[in-house]
Amino acid sequence: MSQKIRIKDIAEKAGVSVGTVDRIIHNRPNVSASARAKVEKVLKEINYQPNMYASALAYNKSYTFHIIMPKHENEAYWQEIEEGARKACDQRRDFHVEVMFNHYARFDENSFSSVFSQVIESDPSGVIVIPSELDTTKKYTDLLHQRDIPFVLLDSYMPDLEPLSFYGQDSFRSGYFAARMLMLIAKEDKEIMLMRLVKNGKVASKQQENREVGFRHYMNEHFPDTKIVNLELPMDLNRQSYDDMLDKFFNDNPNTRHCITMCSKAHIVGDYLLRKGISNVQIMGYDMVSKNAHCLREGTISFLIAQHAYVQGYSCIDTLFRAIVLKQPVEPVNYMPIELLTKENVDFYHREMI
Amino acid sequence: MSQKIRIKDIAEKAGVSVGTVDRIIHNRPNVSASARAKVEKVLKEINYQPNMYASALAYNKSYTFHIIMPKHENEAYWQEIEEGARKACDQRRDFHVEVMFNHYARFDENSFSSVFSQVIESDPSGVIVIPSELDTTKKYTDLLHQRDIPFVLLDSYMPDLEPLSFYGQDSFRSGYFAARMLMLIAKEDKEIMLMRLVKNGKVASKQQENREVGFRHYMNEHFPDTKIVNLELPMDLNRQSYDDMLDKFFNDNPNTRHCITMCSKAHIVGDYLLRKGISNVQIMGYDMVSKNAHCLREGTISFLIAQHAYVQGYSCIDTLFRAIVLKQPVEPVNYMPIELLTKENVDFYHREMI
DNA sequence: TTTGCACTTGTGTGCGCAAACAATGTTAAA
DNA sequence: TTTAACATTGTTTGCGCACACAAGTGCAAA
Repeated sequence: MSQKIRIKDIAEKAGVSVGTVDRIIHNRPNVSASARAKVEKVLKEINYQPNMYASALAYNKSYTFHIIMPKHENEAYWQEIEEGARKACDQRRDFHVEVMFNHYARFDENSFSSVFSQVIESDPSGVIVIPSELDTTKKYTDLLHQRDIPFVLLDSYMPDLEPLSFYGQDSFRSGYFAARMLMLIAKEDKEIMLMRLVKNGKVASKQQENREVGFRHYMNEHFPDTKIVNLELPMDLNRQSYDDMLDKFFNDNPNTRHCITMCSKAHIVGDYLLRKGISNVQIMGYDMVSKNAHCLREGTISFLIAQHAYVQGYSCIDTLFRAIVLKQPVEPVNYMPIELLTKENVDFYHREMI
Repeated sequence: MSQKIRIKDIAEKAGVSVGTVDRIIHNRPNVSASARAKVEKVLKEINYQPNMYASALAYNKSYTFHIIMPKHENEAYWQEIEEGARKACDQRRDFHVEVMFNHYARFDENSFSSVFSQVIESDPSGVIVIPSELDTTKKYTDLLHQRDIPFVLLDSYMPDLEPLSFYGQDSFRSGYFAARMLMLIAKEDKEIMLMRLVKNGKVASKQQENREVGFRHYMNEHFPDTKIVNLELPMDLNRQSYDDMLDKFFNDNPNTRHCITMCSKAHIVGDYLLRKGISNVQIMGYDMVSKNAHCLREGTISFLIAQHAYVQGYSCIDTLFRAIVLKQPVEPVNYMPIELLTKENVDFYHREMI
């Protein structure tokens, strides 16, 4: 392969000093045309790949990446994103990269704005944004463009913002796929229960809304006669309240055999079914969190779709790193795999992948 | 976090020179008890993490990893393993690691032995082995143990060899999972066709045999009355011969609606079905190769199970690297995810993962 | 007391690179 | 012709580490 070629080797081949080679490689001024020609000839012949570790050592620069994301407590999805990001930073420790987390209140544009302003104020090397509303977000990402600060979008894709890169799942397609899988086991059913976890009557994220659109799209295409019965559960109730609401639902809808939810809380229903010993009803949901895995193994959750939140967090940092520190080109759009988990394969799911 | 602490900092804190600190960190001799105590006290207080890039630079050592694997031509599985391994090496280029591929003839113990001997002869830094028969393989891995050369097992797990690490899919469970998924769409069927690709009457790999065991296990458990009809196709025939054999099969078994194969050549059947315009028969198989993906999208392949060969090749090298170069502890057993691909989610499958 | 030896400790060099610095040569103004 | 200003080039330093080497210490034998 390409044996370790050093700047010194290039300098010797071209008959100039290492300083001149360095100037040309880094597009620095004060190089004569003749010297440039000699060096560029050599560079064309050989495939020079700088030793990035020596380079990082000599640069002796620090990089700070900021993540702007919603406030959360104990929500696996956001936690995993943070863990993945932290892990990526840790692996690049010797390049002096660090990550700072900045949390805004969901559905609060003011909070989003003030957090984003502060981040820009601190002059970050790069930013990762879980966007709020398009307009508000664009106001600040435009500022980032002005200051030549690269940013990566996470979770929701908004091409108008022209991010360096995007990571997330295609929610529509993921909902569509969920419907396909659910109907493999529910094709005889006349009705499906769709469980929504709501706060002030609203579903918690755009992602979940889009999954539902994909889900309904598949259902209209392939099972137009299957009735979709909604069950809305308010967030953060205690178990007894959920039990009462579920008792009422299954009392009112005794023919329901299959349920689905676009959120990560399928285990609310799964756990209810387990405790009540109801074995002819199952629910399908999202996210490989331990409570869901338990119900999956016990049989009250039929399928889960994994989101790979950890990998998303990791990849966002890694992308900023490759683009900013290593100055490598990066992939602009990255949809995560849509992965089906069942009792039979869940033991082999790794959140880290590599 | 842990700010960049250097050996120099430790030396100052302990009131000794960097040489002494270096000796203690690397367990070198000639250190007085008093000096050791002073330095170890400081080391206990702070969390020293050496800069591995500076370290690699100073070591200025080279590492050669060898992969011992079966000869192959155009077989996606093996090619992807090689590509993954090459990629991992490429990413570690500046640590001076390189990988060499060594191919033996399948089912030829002599070939395996001579290739393995040559590899040991060359005094490698680490070895990756796709094993042959247990006894033959053990003879050589024991030699590796004797010489303190770490090795990683790939593809088949043989705990007796006591490898540094193992990567591969749990074939039994993967066949079991395949059966579960297949029977979601074939539960009404009275018979399932099982296609085997054979050479001299034998299936090409242990992996495929084990998948079949898992498959049959599930079938016995859940669908004992479903008949499994074998179809054996010899390897490397031309399309016309396959067509003739398939014509005959479907003529003799007109009720076959679903097929499965444990090999990566489901597309032989899928392509046949496409060309003949047979739309009420589908096959399930292994490996996301382009021909399979085509049939999956066109509808003659119902499901595929991905093997992540690329990731396996990548991970093996990465494990050797982390263990040997970075001297980090590594995970001893690594089963790959068992991932289901359908028309609806195949677009989001990435062979690289990260 | 001196010499030799083993043990212990400190200093210097190089890994490949970036960037400051010093030393040229080149041109134009005085 | 001299000088200053500038453009171009080469040399040196330091990043953090591993390791070769030099220097120092103590101790026992001569």
